[in-house]
Amino acid sequence: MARETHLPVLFQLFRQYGYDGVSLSQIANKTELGKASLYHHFPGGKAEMVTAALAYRGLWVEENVFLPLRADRPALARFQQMCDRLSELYQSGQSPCLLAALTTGAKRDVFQAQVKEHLQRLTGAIAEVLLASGLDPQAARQRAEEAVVAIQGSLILARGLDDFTVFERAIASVPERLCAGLDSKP
Amino acid sequence: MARETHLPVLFQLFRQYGYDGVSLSQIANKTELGKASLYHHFPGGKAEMVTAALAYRGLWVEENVFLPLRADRPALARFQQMCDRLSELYQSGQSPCLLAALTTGAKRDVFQAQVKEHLQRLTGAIAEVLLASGLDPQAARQRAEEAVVAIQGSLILARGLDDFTVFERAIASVPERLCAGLDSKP
DNA sequence: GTCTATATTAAGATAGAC
DNA sequence: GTCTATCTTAATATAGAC
Repeated sequence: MARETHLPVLFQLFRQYGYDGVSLSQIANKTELGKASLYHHFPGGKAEMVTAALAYRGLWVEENVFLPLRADRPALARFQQMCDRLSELYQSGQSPCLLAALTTGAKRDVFQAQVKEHLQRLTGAIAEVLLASGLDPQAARQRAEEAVVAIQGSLILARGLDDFTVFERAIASVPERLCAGLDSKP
Repeated sequence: MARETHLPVLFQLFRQYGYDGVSLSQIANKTELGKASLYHHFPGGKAEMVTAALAYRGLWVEENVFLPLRADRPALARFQQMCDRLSELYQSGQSPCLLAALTTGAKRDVFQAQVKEHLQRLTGAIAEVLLASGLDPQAARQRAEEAVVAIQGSLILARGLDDFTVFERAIASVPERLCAGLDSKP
């Protein structure tokens, strides 16, 4: 099996349990590979598997979130699509964010830079739409930040309360909050 | 040394690294105790240490957050005090939330109920103030939820972006958001 | 590309002396 | 209440055959 076949498995495992919460035996089970085979595909061990999972996520987000965000449509519609895709990514709040999972744990520093870049790309992509819609740079950045805060926070709370409607409510309010007071046709 | 002496250490360790990210050797180092001594104080091992850390946090929040929240003052002032204390708890965004840290990891299920209760107490305490200020139960609950979402989300984002001003901005906006459109003297 | 077998280290946990 | 010493298991990782 090719290396890419196993990326979804790695992604799911690490987002759910974090770096320290996943063992190689667990990965071997889920991928149906021996440990040695895992090291063939990922010579750098667990750390390289996480990096691969991050890259896999990055690609998915690029295609499914950033691309629609640059489409030639009203800002509100673009944000609605973004939220649809993010709901898919997070499975309506039932699956945690890999980025958030990697902000904790013993090896946090190893992934800090990668996590930061992913988060910056998301806030940046949102802010760009707002900028093109006439918002000044600071307000655009601030609003984008608030949207990401709402998404991340609702994921945490949904999980902690074991009530996924928290995420659904939060994500549903994001598009209109982002567009509040905007000229409707950018 | 008495058991309580070491609770702050446990609290700090687990909030920062999560359950799986902390080893007994690490705890032994930070507490300056041998492993065997740790088991004297916490016969249930690491899981019991986490429960003790949760209880320690619960007591702190009860005294420093919930008590002021029930004071005989305007709602806005009470929320401002709440946010001051939460800023203290999270060290202006530099220290993660123990509850959030425990929503991930291999042993998540073990602490699920405790985390849920802590989160419910917080949203409940906030909602009660809003209720007494004339908001209907559903709106009160919804606003309280949004406040906790903002706090948790900004903690994640601050850590991921390595920019603690994200938390400071978010927490600063919480009191007024909670009180928006309220009769000012409840 | 995958396997069995194994090396090595560290983990969580306990026994029993002081 | 704390220690040293030790047990047991599981972790990451590698060697080398197929």
